[in-house]
Amino acid sequence: MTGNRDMTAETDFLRPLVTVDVVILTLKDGGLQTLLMKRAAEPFRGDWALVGGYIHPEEDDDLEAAARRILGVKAGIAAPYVEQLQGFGDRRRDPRGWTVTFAYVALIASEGMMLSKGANADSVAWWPVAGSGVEPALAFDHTRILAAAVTRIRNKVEYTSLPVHLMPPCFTLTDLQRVYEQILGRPMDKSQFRRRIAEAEFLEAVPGEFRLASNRPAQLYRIRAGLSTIFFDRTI
Amino acid sequence: MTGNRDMTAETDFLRPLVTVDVVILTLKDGGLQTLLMKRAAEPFRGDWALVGGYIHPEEDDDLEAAARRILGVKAGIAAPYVEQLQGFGDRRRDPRGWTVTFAYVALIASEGMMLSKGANADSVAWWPVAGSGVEPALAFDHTRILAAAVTRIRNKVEYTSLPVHLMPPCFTLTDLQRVYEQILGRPMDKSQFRRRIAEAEFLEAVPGEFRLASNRPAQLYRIRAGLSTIFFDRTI
DNA sequence: CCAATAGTGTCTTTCAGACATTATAAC
DNA sequence: GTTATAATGTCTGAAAGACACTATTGG
Repeated sequence: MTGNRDMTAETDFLRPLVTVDVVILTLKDGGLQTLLMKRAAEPFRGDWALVGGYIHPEEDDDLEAAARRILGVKAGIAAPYVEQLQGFGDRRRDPRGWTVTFAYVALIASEGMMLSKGANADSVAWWPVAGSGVEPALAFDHTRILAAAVTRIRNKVEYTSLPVHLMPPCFTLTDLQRVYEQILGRPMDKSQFRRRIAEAEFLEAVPGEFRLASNRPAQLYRIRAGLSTIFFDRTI
Repeated sequence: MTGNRDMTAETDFLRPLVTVDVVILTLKDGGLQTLLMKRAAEPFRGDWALVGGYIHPEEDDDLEAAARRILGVKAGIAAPYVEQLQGFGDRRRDPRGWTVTFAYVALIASEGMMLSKGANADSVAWWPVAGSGVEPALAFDHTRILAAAVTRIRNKVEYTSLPVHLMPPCFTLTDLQRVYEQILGRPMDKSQFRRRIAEAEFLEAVPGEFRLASNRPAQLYRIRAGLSTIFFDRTI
């Protein structure tokens, strides 16, 4: 943004191509899954890629708005939780030359997610995340971006309340513990887990709401209004 | 990066302007200071701004390379530690319209830093950071970027070895503790501090090197070769 | 009654925090 | 010897981890 030269003079032909790519994550079938699209155009036609697009200066107020619009238009998803991951830019990620992208991560609850109906329905699919990637090779440098996203989320789950964004509106404490365990890949102590959640005070019991089964009924909880992600003092 | 439309068709006039801005931080006179440049061109001519510039696709291999080149050319600094902070982009940060920037943070040791000699020497200055900003109003949204950088670094100091990048090549453990204390703004227990540093195993004693004074000599330490920033198990 | 899961209590070990003590230089 | 800071040791209270126990439903 600084510099002595005139802006337009230097940038008319050096301006790199700018995109926004979104790593969409959910918890399905006991593990993390990510939403990918099959590319219809060159380059990398036919390859799987992150959901992405261009900034629309007339419509988008800022980068996050662009990410949310792309999420809605291309994947039919309105994600409550979107966070910027990292910028990527070099001369090799796109065969056409120097490009940059702003990578975002979106977390959505596995229930109530709608894939875009219509034209490109068969070119959109959920892929299970194994390790920090998916089975198919991805277009551009999307393998690297996906890996960075999965690593970031796994790390953050250790010390934040981030998994609540993967939950339906109401859930039991045991449900939440299962989600933590699935992402972290290790069992957790029930008593300790509940102590932490209670201390953090980011959930509230839904009065009179219980999940019934052939055992003691479980209290349902929801996120306290107006709260964003909580950072625990230490680890969960 | 995805999308069905042809790339050039959509982007010829929508391509936003891309810059790289670097928040340069050091520890001077007992506190954080940041390097700012006085703008010579419109917009915001005469205002203080972060050190920044455009990507040079022919020279720069990737975004970080661009940040390092800008650091060298505009501020005469070769910073060993550079990390990407965050991308910023909206239609209001630049009066000329939608622009994006990749913000980086560079940490440098207070000793051995050289300001660029010559033409723009009087337009470059160190400013003390008070709270999470500096005294003058900055160009563009640089006040916000600087605040984000300071917050990020302060937080990371709590649980990483990041302050070693603010140290000269050799230093005593007491020196390092002073740096932590200055950034965090609170005193720390010597015994505990040394336990943490020893556990993390990212420093090594320089054999036979001591700082002499009218007291017991202090062992000098350096960063162990090949190590990047260490994350402590908990807090420092 | 039993089976199954929800939810809480208790004990032990570990470790952070506070503080004390010893070490080694200059003078 | 004194002074000043380096470096290490010790004690205590709080919290993490492991585990046991009680609660409440359906069948």
